[in-house]
Amino acid sequence: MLELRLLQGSLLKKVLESIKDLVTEANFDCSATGFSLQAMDSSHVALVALLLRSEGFEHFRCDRNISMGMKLVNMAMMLKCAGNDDIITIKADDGGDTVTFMFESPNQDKIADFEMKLMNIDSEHLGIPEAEYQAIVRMPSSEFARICKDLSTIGDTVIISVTKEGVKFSTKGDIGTANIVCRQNATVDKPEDAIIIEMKEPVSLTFALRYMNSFTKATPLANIVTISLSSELPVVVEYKIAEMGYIRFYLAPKIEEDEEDTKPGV
Amino acid sequence: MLELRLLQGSLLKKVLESIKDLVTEANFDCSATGFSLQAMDSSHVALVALLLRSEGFEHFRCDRNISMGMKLVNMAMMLKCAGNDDIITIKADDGGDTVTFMFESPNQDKIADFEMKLMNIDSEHLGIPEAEYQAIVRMPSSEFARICKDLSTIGDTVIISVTKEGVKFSTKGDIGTANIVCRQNATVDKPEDAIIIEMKEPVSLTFALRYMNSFTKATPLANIVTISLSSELPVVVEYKIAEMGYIRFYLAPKIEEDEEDTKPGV
DNA sequence: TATAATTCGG
DNA sequence: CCGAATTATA
Repeated sequence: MLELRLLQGSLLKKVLESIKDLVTEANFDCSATGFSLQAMDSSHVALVALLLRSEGFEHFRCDRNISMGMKLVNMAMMLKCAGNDDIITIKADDGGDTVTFMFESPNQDKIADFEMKLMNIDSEHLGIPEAEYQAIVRMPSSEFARICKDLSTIGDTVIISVTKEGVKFSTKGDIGTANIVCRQNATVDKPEDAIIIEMKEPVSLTFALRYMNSFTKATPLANIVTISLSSELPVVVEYKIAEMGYIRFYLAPKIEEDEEDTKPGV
Repeated sequence: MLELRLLQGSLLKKVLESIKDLVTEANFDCSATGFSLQAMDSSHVALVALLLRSEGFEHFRCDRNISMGMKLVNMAMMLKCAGNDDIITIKADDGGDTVTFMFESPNQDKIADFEMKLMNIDSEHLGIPEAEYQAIVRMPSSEFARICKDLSTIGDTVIISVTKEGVKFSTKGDIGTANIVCRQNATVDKPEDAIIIEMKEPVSLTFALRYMNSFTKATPLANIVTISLSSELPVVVEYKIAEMGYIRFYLAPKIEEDEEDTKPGV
């Protein structure tokens, strides 16, 4: 028996909006720790890790560990039927092959339940080791989203270079090149406007903008995004979910190539 | 000679927006009573009845009963050319085969007239008997629209079940099932937020969501919608038009089928 | 053409 | 936070 009651239902709505374009189907794992998900994107290039800790739920009952396979677009469709300040309860029976989402309107006058069939998805659950990063950039999530969107009008990849002065986002495309430099500035009025760089050594890595733009779909979840970079390691783009946990996106850097495009097999 | 002056021209604009997708062409009937229309939708499944009483017009002159056949998309096109707070006057000569819509801007600085050819449409005007209904549900029109839209993401039909506790809207589709229950609540701050159920006996009927969603195009005309249900009778979905009349939509319930789809001719 | 998604204003 | 309007898309 599983019953998770989330007062701020809009959180779950936003979570699904932020991952449904990247991952088509995934197992949601529920244990005493919380409600979590780990999944590769459809082309097995990026990885999403979601954690909503049990403490963040108003009521959290999970009698035994359970893994529920869902088609994320279908789940997102159902969650769209919840109002933005509805209370959402996720329910499942232990033996069952369905999950039920219950939406209560704030005044309790409207109660909806949506039942969805679960599916079997086999997925290897990767242990993601905590790593030391050469550089960690904290910046306003909206600014990061804007930069990725802007750069993708020029090129397909972004080079993120961190020095202790700031972080530079660069791209190059047919019509020209672009560089956007953000200076470290911890001394702003609001802490969420700060750009803070923790750097052990300078680092410069290249990523596909297509994935970065997918990650920024999570922008509504947090004012701040944290970007952790190390040579040879996937970048981690993390959005903290207030009081509950996080969504983290992992993406391997592109290997530096010569000027010419190198096509496999040519 | 016909001359109907409507101070709140936006009413007529909204009326046409709400029926032009359902009905392609129809006769507008004008008599001393008012300006009215009765028409089947293009697939002859649903029926629209509109009444704008003469008292609601600032000036109402209708020398003899007249029936004016119009292509509703064309009429809607012309009305879109009226400003939202223009005064609209509908004019026609007795022998003529045209109708003229005149739009006066509030400050009288702009006066437009649009003339449209009438057409001959033969339509049997059905007498719709006043009926007793097993259940009448009054609820906020926006909430009803939201429910129909949400349910149509899951299924094609809605089962509306009324008990004295409340009204339940249910559907079933490939990805799952959905039930939305609205409790009767007369004790809200604003009367237009109330959900009021007048029930003689419980009733449960099935309708095509496609038509329901068409009907809810009339939502901008009224805060409240009234849904009248009886077994064997078409449901009536009514939007009152302030001070003037109503738009009513009629739709026959689907006959309950077995679990299997029954295809005609198979 | 109709609906969905997005943005803006109340 | 909801509703309106606009834009994008199927």
